[in-house]
Amino acid sequence: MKKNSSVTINDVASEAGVSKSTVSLVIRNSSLVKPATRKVVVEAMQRIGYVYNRDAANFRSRSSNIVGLIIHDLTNPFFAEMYVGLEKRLANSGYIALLSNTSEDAEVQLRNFNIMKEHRIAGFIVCPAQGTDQQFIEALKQQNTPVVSVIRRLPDPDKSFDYISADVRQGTYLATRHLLEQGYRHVGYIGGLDTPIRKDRLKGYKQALSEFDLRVDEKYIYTCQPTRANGEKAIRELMLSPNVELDACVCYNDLVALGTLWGLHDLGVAVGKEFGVVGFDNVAAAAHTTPPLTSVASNSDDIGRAAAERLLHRIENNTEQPVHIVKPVELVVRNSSGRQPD
Amino acid sequence: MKKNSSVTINDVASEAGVSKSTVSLVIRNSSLVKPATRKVVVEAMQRIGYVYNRDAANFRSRSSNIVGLIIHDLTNPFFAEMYVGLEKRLANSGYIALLSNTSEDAEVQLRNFNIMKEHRIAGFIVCPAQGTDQQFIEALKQQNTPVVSVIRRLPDPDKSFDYISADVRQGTYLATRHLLEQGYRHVGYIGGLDTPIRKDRLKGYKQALSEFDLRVDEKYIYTCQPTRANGEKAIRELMLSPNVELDACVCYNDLVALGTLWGLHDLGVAVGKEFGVVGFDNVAAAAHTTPPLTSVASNSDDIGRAAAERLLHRIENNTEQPVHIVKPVELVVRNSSGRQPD
DNA sequence: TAGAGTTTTTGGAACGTTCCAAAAAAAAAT
DNA sequence: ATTTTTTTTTGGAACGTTCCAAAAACTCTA
Repeated sequence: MKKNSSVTINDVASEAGVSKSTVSLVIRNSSLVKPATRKVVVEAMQRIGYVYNRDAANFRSRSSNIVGLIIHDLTNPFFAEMYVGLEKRLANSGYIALLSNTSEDAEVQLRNFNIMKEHRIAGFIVCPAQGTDQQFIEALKQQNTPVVSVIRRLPDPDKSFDYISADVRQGTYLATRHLLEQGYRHVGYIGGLDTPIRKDRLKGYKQALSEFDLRVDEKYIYTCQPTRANGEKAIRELMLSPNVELDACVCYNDLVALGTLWGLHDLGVAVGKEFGVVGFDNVAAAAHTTPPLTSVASNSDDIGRAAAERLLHRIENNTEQPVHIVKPVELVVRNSSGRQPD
Repeated sequence: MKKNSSVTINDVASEAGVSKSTVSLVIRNSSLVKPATRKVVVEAMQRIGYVYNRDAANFRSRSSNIVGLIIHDLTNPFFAEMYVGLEKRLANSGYIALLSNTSEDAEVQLRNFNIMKEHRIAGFIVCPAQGTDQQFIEALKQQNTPVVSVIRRLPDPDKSFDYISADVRQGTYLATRHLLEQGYRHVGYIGGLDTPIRKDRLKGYKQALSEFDLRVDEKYIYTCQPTRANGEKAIRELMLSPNVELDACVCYNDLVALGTLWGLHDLGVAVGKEFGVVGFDNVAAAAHTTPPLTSVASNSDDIGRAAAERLLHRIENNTEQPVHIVKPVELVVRNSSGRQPD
């Protein structure tokens, strides 16, 4: 009986001895149908193995329960976790996710978006690739389904999309202040390209320094793509630079932090004693580095859920002004930011 | 002009002064239409901002370019990377992925599968959750679209699905032999529940031992859910057990290995000198542990691609017998398996 | 230039559902 | 028992595309 499910609503109707309209109502849980009738129909459906053709339904009703997810790097555990939170929330409301990993490639992003569009999607959640251009923004605006951006803001001058982010400024502030409180006095900032989010983070960094009456020294701010390899390279360059005497650093994210841990280990620097390191994201690996990494936790799972919630809300009601939701962060202190008493 | 794209093929037709059938042919790149006509139509499409309604098309032609992906844990970097390879390959052939992360929950798995089914999917790629039961297998068999399983085999007595896996037996063999060649003589095996894959791995482990004329001692084989925390717990128990004198271990996967590294560090054991550790999967983090982790690489990206390829092939031609494709693995040697000369 | 052959275009039915207005059935009121 | 009201069920049109058989437009040959 594994025939290509051409069992339709009509077959159910004749099996149950009602009209197709009634069957349709039953499927959609309408309160119009009499309980007895519903029972008959449901049984008929089971008897003949009916599978709802949601595409036909969506087609006719011009609606959709598919949400398009565009994420720039799913192999980053933070985003994978975020995805999981997102999907769970969507599933709870009967939505399902078409996913595209863009690998930071703006072209792939545009291409996949166009393919997704053809499926009449209910809404998009986007964590845009680097180099996302106006063409993409325009494309998003053109279509009238809601769009929510997460973590990274879409480079839209009009800020016309909802945006869910972590309070990275506060996080960076907490991280920096913590190192200063530990007694470190030459705290650098490592990683990230010159983006709006990073600017925001640096504000937190600078605020903490100024609260301790310390000057910001641009030599101590290192700009690079936030990868493990670059973290290692950065710390090496900084430590070997003659006119820099770093004794701690705040990292753009945990990947960078892992790189610096590694670099420092290699340089024979005792992290958590003579040098403090703080990461950002609190990925699972942070708890298991040597020494364990102090990190700013921006609950990925939670952010995913929030983004999903926002999108679902927009799908219902797309009249509000765009909002920017900032989820709180917290500092998770482990050994990498410790300090040996002088 | 951001009207809810009710621009249809008919609008294009009248704009271009041809029939809707011609437009349809143009969309589908039919060689039937004269180049000149095609040009006119394409221009008309652009002029009025036509978006192909693929759902309507799929609906009418009873086909689909959506592939259902069911994966048990996307937060495991191995699977995230596999997903990326998979998606890339699918996209190349014009397919797009509906993804479901089951978080090892067989109920979620079944539920999401049923939702996916309603979208008349072209085929499924499944990495089944633990505890996948016959009900799910039956459900997969019921529907007549192809199914490919990856990494974990579907618990189907008839083995009626394609299966793409890494050569874990060989990998475990290589890992064990390597440790033995380094001079370690009390090599344990840590992690994994009693599953078919693990049995396979243990075969490789045992083979290597026997090649060195060593007995298999069940005390040295530790069974547990393969997580970091359990890896740590395992090594601790083993090392503190009075009648066990372990000097090396092969781990079920890198997560477990990271746990053991951590545990050993805590116990003051010098990994890579007096104790050898080998992981499995060669996740990105393996290169950056202390010491760097020797690991068996089963190119995740490649496996994803292979699974996608297999599914695409099946979608074209679903008559062949199910196959089991085993992708080769290789040992990536780093410091964790080193040994101090006696 | 008529006829045959070939290429290109076309109109209408069909896919499986929802929507709608209206019919039928049941319940309540007289 | 009839009428009115309320609840439940229904048939046909519609959604935007593809499919198909047939028409139209060309090309070639004699």
